[in-house]
Amino acid sequence: MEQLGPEAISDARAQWRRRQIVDAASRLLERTDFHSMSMQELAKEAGVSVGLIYQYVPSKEDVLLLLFLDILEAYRREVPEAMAGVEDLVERLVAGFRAYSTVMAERRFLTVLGYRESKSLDVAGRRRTQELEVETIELLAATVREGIEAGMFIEVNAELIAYDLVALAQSWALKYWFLHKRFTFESYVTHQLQLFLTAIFTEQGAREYPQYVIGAPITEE
Amino acid sequence: MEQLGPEAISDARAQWRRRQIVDAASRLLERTDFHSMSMQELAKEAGVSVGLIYQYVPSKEDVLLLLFLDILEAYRREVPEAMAGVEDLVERLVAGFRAYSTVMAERRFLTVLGYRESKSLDVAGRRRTQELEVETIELLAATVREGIEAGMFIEVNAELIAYDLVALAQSWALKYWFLHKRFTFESYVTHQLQLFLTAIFTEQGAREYPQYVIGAPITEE
DNA sequence: TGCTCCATCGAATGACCGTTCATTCGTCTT
DNA sequence: AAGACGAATGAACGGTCATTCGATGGAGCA
Repeated sequence: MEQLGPEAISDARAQWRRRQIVDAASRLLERTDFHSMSMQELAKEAGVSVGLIYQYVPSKEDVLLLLFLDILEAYRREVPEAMAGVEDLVERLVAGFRAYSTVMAERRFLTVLGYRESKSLDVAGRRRTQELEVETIELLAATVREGIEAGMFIEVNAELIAYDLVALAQSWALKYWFLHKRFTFESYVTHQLQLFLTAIFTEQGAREYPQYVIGAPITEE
Repeated sequence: MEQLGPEAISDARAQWRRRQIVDAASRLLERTDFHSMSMQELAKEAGVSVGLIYQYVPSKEDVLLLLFLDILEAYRREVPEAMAGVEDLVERLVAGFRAYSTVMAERRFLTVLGYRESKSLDVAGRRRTQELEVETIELLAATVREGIEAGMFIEVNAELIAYDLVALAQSWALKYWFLHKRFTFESYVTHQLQLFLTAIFTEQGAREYPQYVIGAPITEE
């Protein structure tokens, strides 16, 4: 067994404790909002004492910050990874949108939280969120531009298309109460893809990717 | 001069007072969030006493509810009005989307507020605001359905189109920081219209409304 | 003028909550 | 076994704030 120094042990404990706290907060914030969540309540949910939380997190606001950093990391990791391997540019756009939507849906509550509580973030934190979001939009936009050059897509504002896709992915979380009664997550994603691709396909594009044109069957897993 | 009964006078006063309160709240909530806004502060902004507020609004939460209902009422009033006179169904859909977008843009901060503070509403309040939103979506969806029957639009999920239009209109407010650097409000609205109509036009539709097909010039007022 | 009514006022109340810190607990060392 | 020390506890503090309610004032009426 590897022997670890005492500071490594205490680092590991700190990390574990912070995860305990953040997980409890994330559970609580599905039910209530940040202001209504008391530290007493949070301590109870995490199964620790109030004092312990302050041992590892300097303030209530920092609990929120930890949560935000958690989500941002997931997008930064998983979306580029999903697009990386795909040669075909249309399929790469599709993969990017699906990955983004999936990461978002897995953290539906946290996505809503981002909108709800962003006022509580400081300027640096908000700037960072926005930069990361633009990064992802540009990733999709670049692929749309490639598609235009390859003659698959018509001359269109690539940034607007990419923006719309990201906005509508997030809206699955924001308007879940409306959408989940009418669509499964899978069918929502596929419908949106068909809608946007139908709008921007050239004749060649539509001919080569008939499965992404409105009217093509939508199969559920 | 018309003579009014005492209950009409007191009704009119109540309405005026509530408007005073709601307007003050709307001003304050551009700067702070709902929880940080104290009733003391609200009273001061409205130029009345704390006690008076409770004379006309049962609780702090109801101030928020009044605000939400105010916006949703504006949609309910102005969108059908804008659509009412228009015979041509494509132009009617365009008018509806433009009206919705305009009402939203005029109350950009309140739209964001709706997302930020919806958790501060109780279940009944949230249900009510959701019903009003669905109403507006259905109005647009009905026109899309007409368009399908008239052979102008392809067989498409009308509710999804209507939903997307509303969601993207609202996203002008939510992601103003991103959009306003790239589009004017007018060009944003027109781009979205062209995008969606291009996606759903039949050949006949595209032939009859070339100004709404992607690539048509977008003129600013 | 004197009386009544009621809109308005705002100090007082009581509850809640973020944060602190004196105390206890558990483990390791000697 | 005894001491030492970091980890964990939770009662208490100080401040804020939604809500209440008795006081105030002025308009209408007799």
